[in-house]
Amino acid sequence: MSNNNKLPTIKEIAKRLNVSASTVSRALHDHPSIGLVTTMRVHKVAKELGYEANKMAIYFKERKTYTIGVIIPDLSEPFFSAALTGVEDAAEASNYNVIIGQSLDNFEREKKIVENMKDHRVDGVLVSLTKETSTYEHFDSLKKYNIPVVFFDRVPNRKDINYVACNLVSGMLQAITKLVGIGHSRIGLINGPAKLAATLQRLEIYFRCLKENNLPMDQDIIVSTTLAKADNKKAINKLLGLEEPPTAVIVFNDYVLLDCIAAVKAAGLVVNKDISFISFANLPIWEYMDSVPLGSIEQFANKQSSMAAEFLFKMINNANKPNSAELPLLQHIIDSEMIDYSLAK
Amino acid sequence: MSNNNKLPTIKEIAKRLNVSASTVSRALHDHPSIGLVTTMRVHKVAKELGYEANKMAIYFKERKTYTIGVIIPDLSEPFFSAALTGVEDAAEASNYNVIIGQSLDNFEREKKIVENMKDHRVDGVLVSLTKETSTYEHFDSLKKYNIPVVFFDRVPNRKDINYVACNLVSGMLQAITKLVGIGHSRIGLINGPAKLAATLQRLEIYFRCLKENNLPMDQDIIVSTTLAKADNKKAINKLLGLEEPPTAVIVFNDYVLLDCIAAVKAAGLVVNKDISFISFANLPIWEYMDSVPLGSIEQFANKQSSMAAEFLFKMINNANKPNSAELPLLQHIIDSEMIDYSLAK
DNA sequence: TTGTATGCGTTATCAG
DNA sequence: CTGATAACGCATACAA
Repeated sequence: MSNNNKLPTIKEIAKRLNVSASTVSRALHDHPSIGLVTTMRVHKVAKELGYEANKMAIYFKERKTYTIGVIIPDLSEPFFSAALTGVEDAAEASNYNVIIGQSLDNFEREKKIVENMKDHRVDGVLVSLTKETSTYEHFDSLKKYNIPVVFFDRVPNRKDINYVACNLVSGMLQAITKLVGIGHSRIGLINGPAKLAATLQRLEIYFRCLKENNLPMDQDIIVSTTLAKADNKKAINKLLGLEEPPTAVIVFNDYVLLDCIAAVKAAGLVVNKDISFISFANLPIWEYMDSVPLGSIEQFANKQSSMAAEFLFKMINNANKPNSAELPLLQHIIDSEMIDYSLAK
Repeated sequence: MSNNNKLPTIKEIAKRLNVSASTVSRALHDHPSIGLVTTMRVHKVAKELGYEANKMAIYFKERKTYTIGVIIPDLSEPFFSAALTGVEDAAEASNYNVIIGQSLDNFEREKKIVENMKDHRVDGVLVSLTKETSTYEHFDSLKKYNIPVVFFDRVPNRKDINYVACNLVSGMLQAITKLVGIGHSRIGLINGPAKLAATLQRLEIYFRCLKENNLPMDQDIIVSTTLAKADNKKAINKLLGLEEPPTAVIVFNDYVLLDCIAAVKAAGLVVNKDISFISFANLPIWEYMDSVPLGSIEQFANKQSSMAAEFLFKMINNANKPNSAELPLLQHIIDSEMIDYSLAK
């Protein structure tokens, strides 16, 4: 006698009252066409039986799941857990559920997750891409199932997509201008792996901001890392080992920077005295650290993801309308700012 | 012409081949009763049409969703994001999906999330409780829907539940013994809010370990905090302000400890010289910090949650068997260990 | 070897 | 006002 007591259904109620299932259904929805007495009797029995509509049946009929999927590289990165929270909030407001998939920066996993979400017929998908992702057929294939996709933060390098991303130009410009203002003229760059779209972006902005500040460009002080710990250290040490090292460095992101700081200390140097850093992301732990970067350029995890979620719901709702015109592409770029930690300390 | 092209169904295939839907269904499953030719023709057409079974229909029929829900307080805590990852891994292995709900340590939210997960007919629920949760009717109610529940880490103070938790005794004993070994005899405690089950647990273990090490107990060096930042500082400052402050302190968790360290520095004191700390959880950022605790007692987020997930799947599978005997309660307590950071530096 | 009928729980359409 | 029927997509017991 463990689990055989099935949940009450409309049919149950109908049987008890000797009315038809459709009557019960309508009564439960207080449909005006049903007589007051009948309606009340139905409600009464429903309550007695503890009846609750089986949403799965309704969803099945509606061909909807009221569930969206979120695909992100790695939840252990605060950026993405914040992003997920943003999505969850937006979803909750729209009465949607969120199913989650971590790609772990692995392209094959990403594909598998997409496949799985398609199987579960999610009503839409939010994605922040893998480092490895450079083809997008697996997302394109979702169109066949009328599953809309919105990308955020790590977005494909294509024009025909819906996305929300961050424009890091203003922040970077602000940062470099600040560095120049306090006397720096030799500003290096530790960039990411070439695969990542952000890497190219960083490089372009870097060049642009140097130019706007009339600084010379020197290939020697531009290095890159695969983002692996050892490689991060190698990158910073390469800069430190130069005949004329940079006095400030723009770093690909906060995680790389953590390793840089450790390497600087290991070399017997002092952060913000011998060398200063500005990076991207704004890790929540800086406030507890001794050697904080001079600044960090916000990527607004939460803002990006919740806006992406709103886009997605807009698309989902549009698709549900009977004579829906094709929605124009939803694209937004959030302006970033530099956060000045040096002032905070 | 946006979305009206419906997906191919079994009926479609049947129509094209002038056979019945059931034949198609069986052929697609390579049922032996279907003739080879028919089977092949079905497969061929299925491929042409790009047919894929609508899993939602199957799930509906099976009265299953192949989805489990995870309710955790806050994803921004590395502990819980690690826990979620553990669940996701376990779920993936069993071909399940994970829908997620953050209670934000708010009891009402927790109730709402449970309600929502029930509506979505998840096959099971994993929970780490809110700080505020002291009644469990909302979970008990899931029994009615045959939705099994397994708790982890923050578990109800009840015997009739399925859970996985951490036994912090051995770690704490190890920690205090170590402190005693390096000369500490006045070991304080910064405990959490009385609401949390863990608070009482910590206190008990603390007493027990002091006793085992023949240390006196002094109420003056036992303080507590609501876990709010300001309160954390107040707690440590109270200890520091004592006539005879403790030389070592066991702290409720790593987050509290971060604030303690900041306060110690602010007071012009030096961690591990003037005062030493041991706490609970093992935050991944310690390796980048200058003032690391002497040790931390592992709570094994990943291990707890993935084991809890396995329990859950066991229950789910058991419920699916036709003549399933009631499963005994699944309970496990993981032995914790002290992680020695001082050696790592 | 294949087809028919039925059911999962609900709602919409059409009749009465 | 209410009921019968069909449909969502699939699987299976039962017939043939």
